[in-house]
Amino acid sequence: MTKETTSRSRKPKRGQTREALMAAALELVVKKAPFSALSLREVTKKAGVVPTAFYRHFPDMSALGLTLLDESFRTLRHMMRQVRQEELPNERMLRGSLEVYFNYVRNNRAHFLFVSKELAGGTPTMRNAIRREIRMFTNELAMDMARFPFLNHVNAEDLQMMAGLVVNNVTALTQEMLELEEIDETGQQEVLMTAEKQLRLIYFGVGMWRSDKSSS
Amino acid sequence: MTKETTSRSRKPKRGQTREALMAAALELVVKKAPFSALSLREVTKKAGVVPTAFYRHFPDMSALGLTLLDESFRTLRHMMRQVRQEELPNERMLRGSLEVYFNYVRNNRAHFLFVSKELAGGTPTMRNAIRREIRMFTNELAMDMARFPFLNHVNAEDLQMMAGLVVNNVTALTQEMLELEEIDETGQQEVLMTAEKQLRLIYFGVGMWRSDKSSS
DNA sequence: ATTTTAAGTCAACACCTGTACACTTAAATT
DNA sequence: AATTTAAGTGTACAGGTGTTGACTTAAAAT
Repeated sequence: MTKETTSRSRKPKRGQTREALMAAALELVVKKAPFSALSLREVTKKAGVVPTAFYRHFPDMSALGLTLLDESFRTLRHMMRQVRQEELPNERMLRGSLEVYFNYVRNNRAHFLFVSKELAGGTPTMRNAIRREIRMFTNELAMDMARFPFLNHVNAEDLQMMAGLVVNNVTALTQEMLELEEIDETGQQEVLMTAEKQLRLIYFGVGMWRSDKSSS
Repeated sequence: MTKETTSRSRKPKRGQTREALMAAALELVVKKAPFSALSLREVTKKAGVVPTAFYRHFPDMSALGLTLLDESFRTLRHMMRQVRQEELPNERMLRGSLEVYFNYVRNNRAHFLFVSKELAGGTPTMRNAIRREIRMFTNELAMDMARFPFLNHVNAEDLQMMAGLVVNNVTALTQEMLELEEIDETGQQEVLMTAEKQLRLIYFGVGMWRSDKSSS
């Protein structure tokens, strides 16, 4: 209280164990198995620490998992906000956004692999948390689209449907990309080109769309 | 050799163990964890048989997994062939096909859950096997589309791209459907309606598409 | 009727798992 | 300088794991 340091972190003899545990888990996810199949002991072993040390930082493995999930999406959210700041959509911007996104995927391969494998295979808690994050992206994309003049005649429900279409596909293509070897640059280029075409096709379909039956 | 029975199956004192093991594994996938997280012992326990009996039918768990995978896709392939026999596509047929498909998903929930959870989280062998099956569906869909007169001007590569777009989305919606409770019929109806709209939007985009840069 | 064989059981093994408990130690607080 | 406390270690235990080998049994083949 009297000191100026407002009860900051107190360093032990070596204080990077928490980060080491997170890094070890991610490394095992990349080269061994989905997070939900990792054992507490192998994570601590990879982190170079004794099993019981784990409990100094997380109550159990699922807590570690939720922390990794948060870490995975926080930077992604930040990046997507920047991408979406850009001007109105056209085919040039579409390509650019995809390049930025897939580049981000490549630079954060471990985190995306972690999320991808837990999305369907994790605990119910984990699955719901991930699906909530993805739904947030969908909502934000739908809100962005609502600002485009040429989509004025599309009602909110249909905007959500369109955003879902985009997110579903980008998600699938991300997983396809993650299956490729890191060095397979031509394969990654192909996925990128496919993605661009698919989103352009969606873009065409959106242009044709008329929201008939519901409130506009 | 001399007998007319050409070395048929020989019944033990009780011979449904193989099927019991497969059923037990599927049941555990539905209500406990992805197949890759199941232990040999809990599967045999659920099947009402001693652990070592497992080896009379499968060399290891991964062999059981591949058998379940085959079982999952064989009937699905058969059904899809029938659906695709139908006449030219229009919006009426689109709705019908989706209803047939999602009804099939609902009636084979365990198999789809099994596949869905292994698609990203299984062993490399399992993942590749599943992705190969899905790629086959995409190819067949692309071939079907090639027969439609109004797609004459679309080249093979773009047909593949379009089929991939459809399959990606149906896959994602299937997983969304599997996350719903079995009794949540209104939720399932919503997914079906969203699916219909999304595929109709793709249908519009396909109509606008021109394959410019490649060989037509 | 006898033999062969597929399909089941039982006991045992070496290993890995999560976690409780007591102990140490170094940094931060006082 | 003394004390408190967060973060590390070591030991131990009960329980689950895959797989072995030897034994039993009933059905099929001879």
